[in-house]
Amino acid sequence: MRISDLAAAAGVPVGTIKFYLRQGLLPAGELTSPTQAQYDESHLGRLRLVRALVEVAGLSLTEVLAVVTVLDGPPTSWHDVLGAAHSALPLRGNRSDADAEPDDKDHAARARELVDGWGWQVEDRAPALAALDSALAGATAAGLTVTDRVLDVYADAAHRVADCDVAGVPTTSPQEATRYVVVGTLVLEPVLIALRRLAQIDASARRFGRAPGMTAAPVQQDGGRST
Amino acid sequence: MRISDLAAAAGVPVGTIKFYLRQGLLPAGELTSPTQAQYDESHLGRLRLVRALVEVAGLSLTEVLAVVTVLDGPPTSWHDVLGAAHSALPLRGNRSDADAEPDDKDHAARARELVDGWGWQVEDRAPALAALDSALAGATAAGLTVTDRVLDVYADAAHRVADCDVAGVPTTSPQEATRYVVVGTLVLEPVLIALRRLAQIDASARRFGRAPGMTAAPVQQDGGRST
DNA sequence: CCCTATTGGATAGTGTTGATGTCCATATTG
DNA sequence: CAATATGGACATCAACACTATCCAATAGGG
Repeated sequence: MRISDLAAAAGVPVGTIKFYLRQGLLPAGELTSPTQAQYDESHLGRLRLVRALVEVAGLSLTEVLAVVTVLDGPPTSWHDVLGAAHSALPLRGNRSDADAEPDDKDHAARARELVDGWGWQVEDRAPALAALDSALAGATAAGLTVTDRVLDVYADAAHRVADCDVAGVPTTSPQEATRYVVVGTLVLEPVLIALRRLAQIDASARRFGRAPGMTAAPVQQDGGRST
Repeated sequence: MRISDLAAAAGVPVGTIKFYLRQGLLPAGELTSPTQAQYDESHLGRLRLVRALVEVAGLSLTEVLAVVTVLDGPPTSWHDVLGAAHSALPLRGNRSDADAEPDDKDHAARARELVDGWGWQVEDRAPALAALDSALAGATAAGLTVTDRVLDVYADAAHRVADCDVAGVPTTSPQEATRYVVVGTLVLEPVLIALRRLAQIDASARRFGRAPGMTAAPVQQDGGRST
């Protein structure tokens, strides 16, 4: 399989593949001559994975690189498949500096308290804890009041999903398990988000007696600039 | 309140505020003289909302503009608050052209079938339906098999969340309801995602007997380029 | 009342990201 | 043997989200 075949099979321009090779997102093909390389199914799979992470999960190429680095990395022991997997997972809205404002105090502990309240076993260093904190802080800043009751519902739903996720982890090898967790966690996020929106429509229809019509014309999204 | 006060209050540079004003993300202040304008709490709230949508929900400024345009738009009638709200909501991984490959056939109908299978009342034109389709297609492309049983679990969880969302919609006015739905839908997405990750850690700990250690060093995310 | 700092407004420039375009010598292949 | 494709290097591009600079006018403290 030459580069053009690979490009055709994945529906990606050749130039983009060259670019990915340069960035280390795609392993080099096997050189059969100074100007000829062979690619196989593994390259195609990797390419499709990269595209899915970018297009579906919305990762930046830097984040994709981190993900594939872990997937290609040394075999992980069984006991920290999830730790290794989660170390590769980027999280949206995760400000490392977090503004450092003094009134962050009451938020800083909220995630920890909530998680403890649900009896979840989570380490302090888990990046998702910080992400939850900043997401809650952001929600408050946006003018939304998020009650503990609402969060209880969200947590319950999240745990049902997570149980399902964990139950589906393959037991064949740690590498395969890591790959499953990484890919499954990332690409099923948009699925969950889309389902929530659809369920909102249904819930609204049930509550207000009809499906909402898209009466309003979709908003123009042209950026509003003159250039 | 002058522009510098607004900037200080929101923790945003003055230049950025001027930029947002130009982009129409922030309404102009009341001019008290050719070179003086007054801003009030509503401007501060709007500014915080814009920042939260960008930083927490990860929207582009174009998407934020669409959102605030709907929020500022003409009052919506009660019966399609959700339609109006959802028309403003961007959705990740929503390719409008969708590659148009011939083997999309089996995916094209999957979302519809699933939703019908759950008995949800959802219009064909709902953007989230297309988003679900492309998310599922992307998951398949990434090499993940998503069974209907898994989706049933996700759908159940999503519906619990959505019921909670819809139950919390304020009944004071359609505008307020729209704002609640838009903001709540967007800024609680990262919360739900973070909770899923935390719940995965807990579920994994319960299944494998311990919390996963972050034994592996965090992956370098430097882009891997020379320059 | 005067002088400096700030303001609104306009325009131009910057850094990052994610590709594309072009060029070249070599290699394959019909 | 000649048209085409390839790998590799380098330059260029477009979108995005700011950031900087400039300006005349004005606010407002001494």
